[in-house]
Amino acid sequence: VSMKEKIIVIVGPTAVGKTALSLALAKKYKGEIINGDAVQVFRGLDIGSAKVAPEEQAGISHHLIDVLNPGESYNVYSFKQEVDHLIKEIRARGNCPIIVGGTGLYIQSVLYDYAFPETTGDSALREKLSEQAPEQLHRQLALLDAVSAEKIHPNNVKRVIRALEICLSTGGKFSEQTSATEHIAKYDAKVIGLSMNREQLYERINLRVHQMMAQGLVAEVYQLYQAGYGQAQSMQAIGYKELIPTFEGECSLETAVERIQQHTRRFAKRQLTWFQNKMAVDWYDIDPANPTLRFDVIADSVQLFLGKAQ
RNA sequence: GGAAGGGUAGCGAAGAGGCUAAACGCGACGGACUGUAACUCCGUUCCUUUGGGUUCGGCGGUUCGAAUCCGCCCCCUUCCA
Repeated sequence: VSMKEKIIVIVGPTAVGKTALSLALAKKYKGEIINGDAVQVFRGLDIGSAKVAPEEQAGISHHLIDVLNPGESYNVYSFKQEVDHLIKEIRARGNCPIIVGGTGLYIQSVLYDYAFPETTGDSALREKLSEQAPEQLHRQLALLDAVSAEKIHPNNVKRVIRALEICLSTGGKFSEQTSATEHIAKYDAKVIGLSMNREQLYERINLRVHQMMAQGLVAEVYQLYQAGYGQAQSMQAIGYKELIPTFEGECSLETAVERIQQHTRRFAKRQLTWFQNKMAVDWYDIDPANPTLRFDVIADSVQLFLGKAQ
């Protein structure tokens, strides 16, 4: 008897076929799709982020795709805010929000209603901190917030700095500002996870990278590079950062392609780790030889899920 | 046929008598994750019933003790013929 809003979420490693499922479900259940992927928010990063092409969207509303220029930056906080807002709007329209994506933290922040510490990034402070040695930073954190220091490895400088930044600029403890809402679900979410035999998933990833190359990935990245976005946050994405050295004559195209494949495989594993260990997911195994085979089964369970509410 | 160098764990590569089941790198596997997260970071990686068992091209030898020294053999690379 929850008053929580119902949403559908599709997660899974890259290249399992989340997009195809999202379109099928959206068609069937008056869905609107919310992108849950940190890279697809950027304009111009199309091929490498495996974005749905406009002609594939089939008249279904897609949100949070192409909302930023490649030079802008993005973060979980904005994502969570925007998604909460979108869910409200979509429900008001009588449609069903479908979040689909592979960025674990982003989706987690929505599902579990993360409360973020007050501080936005203070780049001056960060810069000052990053001059210090990792152990020194960690010692400092231990003094200000022992719990966080315990949790964050000294070598994980990025996280240590963020924790320090929060302690220093709010006067509070990072660990105390985040624990409150961690396990409380904000929505009544049906979280569908797509999985696939690892070996076959990796084969698919390797193949897809080649397909991206055939579709003109190099030209896409080169254009962004030429436009001066080489150092941008968006260009840190897999498929982009590996190609830049080839423009500077530091790496062969062949090597770059292999790196993209390898980084994508590792990324897929990290995604799996997150979804398996941090979220309550209903898993559906996908047969690569017949990817849509289980869509009916999934659709039925979605029907059941949505039906309960009405 | 002659000369020189070399064969070490999935791969690359150290080690030149005991402190070595063997540094380090890569790969692979597992894990963590609250404002860059497609980021960043950690752990494991010969077998094992965790007692131990088998290793450093092969066989034999020297030695209390060998991946390390000696002999023969096999294979690879480069140079001369």
